[in-house]
Amino acid sequence: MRIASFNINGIRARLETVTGWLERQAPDVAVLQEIKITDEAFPREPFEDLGYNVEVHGQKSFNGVAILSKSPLEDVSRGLAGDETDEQARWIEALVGGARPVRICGLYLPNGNPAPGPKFDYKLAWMERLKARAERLLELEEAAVMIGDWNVIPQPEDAEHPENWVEDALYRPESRAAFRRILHLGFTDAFRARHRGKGHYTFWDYQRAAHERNDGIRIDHALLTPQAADRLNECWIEAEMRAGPKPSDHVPLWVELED
DNA sequence: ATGTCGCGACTATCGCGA
Repeated sequence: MRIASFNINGIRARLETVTGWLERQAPDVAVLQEIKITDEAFPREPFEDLGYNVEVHGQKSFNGVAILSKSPLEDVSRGLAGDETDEQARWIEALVGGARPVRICGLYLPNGNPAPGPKFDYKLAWMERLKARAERLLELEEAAVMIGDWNVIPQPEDAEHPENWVEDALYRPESRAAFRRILHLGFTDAFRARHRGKGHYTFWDYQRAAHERNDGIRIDHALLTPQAADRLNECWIEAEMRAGPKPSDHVPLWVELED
């Protein structure tokens, strides 16, 4: 099973980029973030025409996540537990069935800037709720993947210029510690299980010619339960997408699990 | 110091979020 995560930065602006990508690459599962549209307005047909089942958790203008799957999706749930007042659409979960099922958790973690401040507090609180959900996922003892835009730079080697990020919510010690607390519950960072060292990025800002200068960061991650990690074949970043037509500021992150 | 996008709003520039 090939699973791809892609922060598309708006489905309206990215529809052709995304459908063209799906036609070329044909992932079994595509997990999308920042769709920036309501469930009702999401253009389901172009994806259904490509053979995908579509599950959306959207909202107007901002955030929004979706799961596309060639196989039927079961047990779909929307929203991250732990705060009934939270109206931001950042979490969707579904089971991809079959002989060896995989639970897919698609997430768009809050950016948290400016830090300190209420947005940073929301980020850290959201990560506490995520940790609680992660603990439950481990108890299920299933193959499960928490994949998406984590908005966390885990280590200095995950930025071309880490010194430029020290005050940023994506790199502050509190964010990195919260990420580690989740990872160290017993998850595997799929990319780091297969690749070492500096120079592997999933995001380049539109501003300041960041891509031309390769001023990137690695903030899109796939965390695997032990049952999923046992099936990990490969994990890679499709960096070429950033130089293609009408790019998102993120590129796809791929995980291949043994069927 | 600034540089870019996407979206939505008192439709055409601006505020917000990233």
